[in-house]
Amino acid sequence: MEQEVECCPSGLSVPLASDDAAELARAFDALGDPVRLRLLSMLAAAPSGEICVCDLVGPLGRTQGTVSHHLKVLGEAGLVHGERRGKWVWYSLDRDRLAALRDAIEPARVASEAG
Amino acid sequence: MEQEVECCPSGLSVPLASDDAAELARAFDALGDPVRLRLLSMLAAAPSGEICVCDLVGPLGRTQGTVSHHLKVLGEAGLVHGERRGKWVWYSLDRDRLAALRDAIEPARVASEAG
DNA sequence: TCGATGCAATGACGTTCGTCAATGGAAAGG
DNA sequence: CCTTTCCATTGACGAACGTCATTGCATCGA
Repeated sequence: MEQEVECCPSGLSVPLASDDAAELARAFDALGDPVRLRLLSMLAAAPSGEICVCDLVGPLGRTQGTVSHHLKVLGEAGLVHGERRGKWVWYSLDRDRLAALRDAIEPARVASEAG
Repeated sequence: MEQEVECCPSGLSVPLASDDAAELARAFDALGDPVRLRLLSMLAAAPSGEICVCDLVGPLGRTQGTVSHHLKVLGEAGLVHGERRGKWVWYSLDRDRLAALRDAIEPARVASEAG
């Protein structure tokens, strides 16, 4: 039944655990959309480090509802943080989280050692 | 009709162009799946730097067809490279491509300057 | 040449995603 | 209090995704 060992010893295991992979995948999936990447680029380029939602809608060419949706996705992935200040909500990058993702795709490791 | 400038000067633009965002998004989207991340982790941990498909199927708990599909996605994203060697196909990481992605999410820039 | 083996490609099915229009809710001003 | 403005949420729809079963194709051994 089992197809025996044919090409390799087959003693291989998966360095990255399923749970860790799922969490990482959620974050990268949040980065896997052009609108969200452009959104992040705007936040990264903001001199003050934060931007009001009303200024994100126009340049992106998307509805306010759509932009809000993407901000929610980014927020749930821990990539951005929104703060209500009076009448408007200001969003800023979570640079630590972004740095963690960057480390996860270190070519030599690819998240095999999260710590 | 237009809602005038209310909270900000609104002179903002999007640092990351649509085309660049689309290409980057395709790559990150390829990373946005647990199976693919675990697949990459196996490739990254391989002593020889490459693994035969037949050794990827078992540990991942997915059908051969499914694994092949994910490898195709990763290949189209430029993250892995497959080479037929006799009877089997061996896959290896594209570490340069991975490094480029890592640089793209530099917290201070977020791909605003690709070069 | 023939059969067996391993990877890739295809079709199908259910789920998730991206988008918009419409609605809801909080905050400032008259 | 009522209106306006702005952001968040919901519902709906089409498109894309992840998975599997099946089929196709190339390779190796007899």
